[in-house]
Amino acid sequence: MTSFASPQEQLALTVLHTASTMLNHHRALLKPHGITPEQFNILRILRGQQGHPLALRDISGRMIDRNSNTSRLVDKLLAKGLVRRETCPSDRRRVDIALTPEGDEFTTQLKALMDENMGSLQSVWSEEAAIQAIDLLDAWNDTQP
Amino acid sequence: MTSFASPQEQLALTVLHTASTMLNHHRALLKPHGITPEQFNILRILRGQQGHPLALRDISGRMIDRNSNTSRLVDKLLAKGLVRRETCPSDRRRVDIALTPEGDEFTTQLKALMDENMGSLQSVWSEEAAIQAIDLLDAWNDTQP
DNA sequence: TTTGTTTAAATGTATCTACATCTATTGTGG
DNA sequence: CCACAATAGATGTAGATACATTTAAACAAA
Repeated sequence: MTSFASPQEQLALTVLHTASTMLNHHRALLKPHGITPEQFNILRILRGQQGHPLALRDISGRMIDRNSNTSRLVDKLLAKGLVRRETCPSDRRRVDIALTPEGDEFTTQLKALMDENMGSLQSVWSEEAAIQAIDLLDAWNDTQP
Repeated sequence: MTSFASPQEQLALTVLHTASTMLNHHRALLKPHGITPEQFNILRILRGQQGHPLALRDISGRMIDRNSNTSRLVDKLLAKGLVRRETCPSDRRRVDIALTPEGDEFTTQLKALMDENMGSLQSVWSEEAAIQAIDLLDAWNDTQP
């Protein structure tokens, strides 16, 4: 039934399939809270900044899917009062984004929810195996422009 | 506090990021040929059937992203003359899909193009490492409903 | 300065996806 | 047989994405 693909090719397909399943899972988890994985990704990046604002272009650069339209995603978060947006004083082309206190609280709660549901990861992947797999995938990522 | 994620969590993020990069890469490769990765995925599944038709629901079940709207993707392929679609005689709710000769030829050519550009995989992943990683990812996939 | 180039972000647009609903056919219990 | 649930697929719709274009600011050179 399956064609005679090389293990390397199979791995590529497996990565795509796994990512799709994960993303659907995340989407379902976050949906009751009125947020998408793409939006949560931004919140998580901002939370890593410990309150320091981050220019929109830097957010884009750190996102999982770099094609995401960051401007419009931030619009959504702004409308929910989770982030604030202000022009960067030193370079008025830039726009600094930061979590509001509500956004920080919200992100912390969702992070806990996600962690809880990611807990299953520890039971299927050992720490050593995870590190190996990361190295393997990054080896390919590094070949990409 | 957020920067110290477990290797397992990092692996999840890496998988998502790698898949996104791969998909963008595929999209760019296929674009000059007027086809999307999702559409090519269907062609590849059908080619694996060696000319035997496959019901639409079975195509859906084998797709990378199971949320894809298979009906409408098939519409696109039909409009390009790459597949034919006919009601299944034994169960008229079902619709059988199969490659046309043009579709088969087209898929073979694109497959070669993809393989050529996937060739780099062999240089970054050893066969053994790829097999290990597949097992690892599938271990998680198997935990999903 | 002035002109042209590059960069950051926003926006217009067609297309695509997710989700719910609808139609047609088949299967099942009375 | 009939009523009713289950299944396969198509479709309506809101919202999201990809890609090109536009606006505005900063930079660089004549």
